[in-house]
Amino acid sequence: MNSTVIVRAPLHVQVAERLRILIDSGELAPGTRLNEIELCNTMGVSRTPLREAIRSLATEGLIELQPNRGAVVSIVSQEDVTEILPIMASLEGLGGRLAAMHMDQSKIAQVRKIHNQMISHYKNNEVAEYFETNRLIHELITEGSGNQTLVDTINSLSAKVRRARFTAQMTKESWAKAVSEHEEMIAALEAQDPDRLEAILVQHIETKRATILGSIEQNQ
Amino acid sequence: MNSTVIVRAPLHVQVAERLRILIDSGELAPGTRLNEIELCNTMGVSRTPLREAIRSLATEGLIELQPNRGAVVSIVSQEDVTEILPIMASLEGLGGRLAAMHMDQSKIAQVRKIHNQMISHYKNNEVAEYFETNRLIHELITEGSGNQTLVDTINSLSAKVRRARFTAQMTKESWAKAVSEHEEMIAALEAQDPDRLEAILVQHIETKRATILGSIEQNQ
DNA sequence: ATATCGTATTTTGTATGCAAAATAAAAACG
DNA sequence: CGTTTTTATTTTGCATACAAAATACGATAT
Repeated sequence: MNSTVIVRAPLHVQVAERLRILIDSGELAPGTRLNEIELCNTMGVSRTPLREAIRSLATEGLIELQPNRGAVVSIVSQEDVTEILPIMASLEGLGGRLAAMHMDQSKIAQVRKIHNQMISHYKNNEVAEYFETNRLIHELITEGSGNQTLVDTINSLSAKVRRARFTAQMTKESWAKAVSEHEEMIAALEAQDPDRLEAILVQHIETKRATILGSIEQNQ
Repeated sequence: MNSTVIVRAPLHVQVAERLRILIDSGELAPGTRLNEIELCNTMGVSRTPLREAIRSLATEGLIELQPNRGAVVSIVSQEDVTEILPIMASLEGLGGRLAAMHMDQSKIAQVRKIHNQMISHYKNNEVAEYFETNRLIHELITEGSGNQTLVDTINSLSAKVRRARFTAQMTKESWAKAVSEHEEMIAALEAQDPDRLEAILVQHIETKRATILGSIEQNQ
């Protein structure tokens, strides 16, 4: 009794995860046709679990299905980003509001710690590390809301624009602005001020949207 | 050339739709185990497209997968409703804000017309018709945002609590309150006042949450 | 040479079959 | 008689096979 049950995830879930990584990393670029047999060979699984995984990613929006013509990695257009980021602003704002109400001091201190790391990455011009700590801070705050559905919803939307965010080339100015907004965020969180944290997060993601759109425009 | 291409939806999509309807209508009640062969027989399809459909509904959250033990219609708990409705409040608020900015007068007039129908259903105590016109108004406003991703996101969340909302027994007072809030909504929309419409919608869904939670509590 | 038609090949869609896990039923034991 | 163990049955997971659609290719005609 009370034995730790080891349930290895079903194949279609594992395949979905691998596909997600391939899409995130850009190895499967937007617009790429997914050839089932080809993918089956590289992954060493049969078509059944692969197709189930493809259906999942399609309902998530990462992939688009073309009847009788297979699946294609979704192309994230400028319009998509324009649609998604205001939604994320609202949701991260709500997350921040709830986090400011519910997070305890020790968790807030943890966020502050990572924030300080982020600042030093900024000062040392370490872009990848900056992005990672940045992402982690947003994640911790959202999770601090205590609302798992909110976390899932944000992650699902975030997944669609992740590549675009990653490739977005920050200017010196937009980077500085983002950092100063983060400073305000942490202050509002430490003050446990829901209204202020919500407002800053909404504003912060607006800034992000502008940065990304500017960057996408250049690349096309 | 230019011939109208008739693409009948893939089987797994059709099956997913039928399952969705069965779940919505309550014929497949929360907690019901989905027996694959049984469902295959009633629907007249093989297991492959059925399983693909089940995977889709699972990523939507309408169904839960238990590895090696099949799929179960998700049970919407009180906690789930408590999590989902604040998210919907934020999103419908955003939808209202955008709608107040983008909807033209003719569309606003259309909403007013349906609002008037809803009011008369309220006065005549026609509950089903009231619910339907109510739902339609929210849908029109959200669609008026012009943000399809927002519409999809709200629908996806809405699907999870739909049954709970339907069964929620309104008291005389909560019903009256909902109606008066709707009156304010329409006024804010006609005044094209984004801030006000957003605030009212957020408040309105808070009211709804209270109603539903009160109702769920009684039934358990 | 280009366009159109017909055929071959590839690729997706659906059904079926086999293996492994889980559940139900029956038998053995205390 | 109740509890555990063993066996049988059902049900899910994955792989394969067949059918239908789409694409690629080549031949023929203009």
